[in-house]
Amino acid sequence: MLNEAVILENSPGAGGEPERRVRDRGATERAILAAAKGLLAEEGFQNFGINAVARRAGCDKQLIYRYYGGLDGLVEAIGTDLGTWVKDRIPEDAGGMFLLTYGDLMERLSLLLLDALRTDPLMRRILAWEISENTEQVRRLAEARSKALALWLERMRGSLAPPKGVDAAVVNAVVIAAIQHLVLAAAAGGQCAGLSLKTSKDWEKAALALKRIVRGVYG
Amino acid sequence: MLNEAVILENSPGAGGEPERRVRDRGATERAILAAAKGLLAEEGFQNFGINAVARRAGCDKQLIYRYYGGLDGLVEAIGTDLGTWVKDRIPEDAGGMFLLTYGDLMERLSLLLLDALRTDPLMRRILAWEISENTEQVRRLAEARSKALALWLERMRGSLAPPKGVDAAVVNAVVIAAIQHLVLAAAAGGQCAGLSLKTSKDWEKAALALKRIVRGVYG
DNA sequence: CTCGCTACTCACCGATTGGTGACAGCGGGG
DNA sequence: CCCCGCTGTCACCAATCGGTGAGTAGCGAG
Repeated sequence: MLNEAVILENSPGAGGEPERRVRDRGATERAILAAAKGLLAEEGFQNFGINAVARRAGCDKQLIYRYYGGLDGLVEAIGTDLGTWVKDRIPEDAGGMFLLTYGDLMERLSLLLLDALRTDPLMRRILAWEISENTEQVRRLAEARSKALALWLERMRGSLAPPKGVDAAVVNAVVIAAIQHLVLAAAAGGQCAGLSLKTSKDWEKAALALKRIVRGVYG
Repeated sequence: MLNEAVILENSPGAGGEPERRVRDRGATERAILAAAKGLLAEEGFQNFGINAVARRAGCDKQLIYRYYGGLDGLVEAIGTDLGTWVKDRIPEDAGGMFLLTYGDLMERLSLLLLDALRTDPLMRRILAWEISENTEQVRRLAEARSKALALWLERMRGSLAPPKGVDAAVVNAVVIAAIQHLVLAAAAGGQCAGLSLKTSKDWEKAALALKRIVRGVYG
């Protein structure tokens, strides 16, 4: 019926550049994953969808369904891909640090985490996503992110034991919360609670305050 | 022509609830604003749009354009409406508190802010929105939120001066960041950095850690 | 009662979304 | 060699989005 018309419409006529995509499934899969990660990191989760990813990857969205089973599977793939985060971020001499006290350690870790998040837009976006939505999709991604971060912290910590007096887990969670929110607020609006967070001088002040806080609890 | 059919459909007949909307512009405006606030507080900013608000308000979206000039104006109205937040939240004896030190004050304010945010879904959603998007719309709303919060803090603070040694503004911003992130993470996923934040016992532990942190910096 | 203003509703628009089925074309295995 | 399977492309679907123009219904003034 309509096939003839369709065929005519698709006929290669004198038009533009066909630029036939090479038939390489692996490359296409990587392109899709990279497009998804890039899109999420640059644009955030707001306009993150099948169509946008396919557009950025330069392929048909059908392939996303075929290779990843839809957006959910793709997000999951981003999550598992986050497993490599630790390797990229761990300084090689992680085990060789000589930090005497738990306070030394936490001060150092806090500043490292601050910097790590500040320079990782993807992590930031996932963090923001976590906070704004509560679907299964996001929950799994959040778990992967959380695991990567926990692993990173563990590796960095080495074998230093926390002090007995205070509940270090809870205190650390509060400190991490502060760091994460500072970074998120800065990336979004350049300030937090009236404190400007744009120039490196701003960040130095924030880091100093953070140090003071950590020192305050852990002496 | 069709009028008869329409009239029949709307006629009070045996059918559903016609519930003819009374012709009261003021009431409609209030209904729209209430619908917008409720929708934002309950569903978040993700599905916050003209259609959704109109649906919840039970009126045509055209009225939102007419009375508020579109979503932007409506959001702005929500922002100005936030001006009353302080009055609703200030304990009457705000000026009569006898807090001896700045540390006493900040400890107390931190816990109050924690509770205030924990019991205010609208503020939380706005906060999350702030962090996830950076449009003019959100920026103005964020400003209103920020102003309301700052005013609240100022009123609560009274006339106690901060200590000289530390940069109180920066430290306080970090503490506030921690509080905000704890509340947001809890509302979204029930935990933050591995710390469960569901039961009131969890919150007691978090509050204790927060107190320790504040005490640590302000002595 | 009639007229006119205003509150209100409806129908429609183009764009975009997630999702699916059908088809084209290359390449390797029988 | 031919055929089948895999990769990639396209057209199409229903639903929803923000936005607009036209028209209806009720109330008060004359």
